[in-house]
Amino acid sequence: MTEKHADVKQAVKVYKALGEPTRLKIALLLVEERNLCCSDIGSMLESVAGSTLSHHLKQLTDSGLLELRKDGTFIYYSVNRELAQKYAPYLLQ
Amino acid sequence: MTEKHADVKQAVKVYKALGEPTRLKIALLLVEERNLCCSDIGSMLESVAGSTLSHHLKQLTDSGLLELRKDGTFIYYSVNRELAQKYAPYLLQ
DNA sequence: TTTATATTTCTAAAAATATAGAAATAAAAA
DNA sequence: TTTTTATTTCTATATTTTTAGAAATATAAA
Repeated sequence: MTEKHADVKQAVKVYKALGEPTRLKIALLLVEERNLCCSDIGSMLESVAGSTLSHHLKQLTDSGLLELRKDGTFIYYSVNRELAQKYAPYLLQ
Repeated sequence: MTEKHADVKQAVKVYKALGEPTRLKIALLLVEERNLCCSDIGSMLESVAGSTLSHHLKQLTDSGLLELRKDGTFIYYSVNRELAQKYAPYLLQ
């Protein structure tokens, strides 16, 4: 563990966020299609309650991996590509 | 999610394995110093029971991220660099 | 202003994970 | 052969995470 890894805490957050099937799928969806809103994402997954989806999106956002843009009642999510490139460029392939 | 990501299940396993502080530290240690055995790793972390360490190493190994080589009673671990490169090249930096 | 839509927060339950002591296994050293 | 060392497996507990219904919030549309 070197000074190159001063950001181990963020790395743990990012990997924890990606280490769950629904959240990894969400991240992959958002790499393919930028600016999906919560309900768009919900309709692209099978049977996830809105409140559950909200928690997953929060965890991904808190890790820094997702960014959001509010527009009215809608919240559009997209992947922070710089962060993805740093920790999990696999997402971007 | 495209055919480029046919290996989503393995990705989840790898990211889940890395999404916990002790295991991420172990992975980083093993990138720096190849071929450490279980007890070497234990002495480089603060207060982890042998049985706990064993579980962490198993999870990392089951994900494919670590490889092992047995030598007598010792088991030497090292990072599968090809897999690390694919999913989390951050480890190798 | 009422209604509809999008999302979050609250609450609680179920499931999964992390942790470690004790016992078991297995190989080496005495 | 006995003892020591390295590691795993068993078992149990504590903690965290996942899940979702219900209520709350916030904005837009009627």
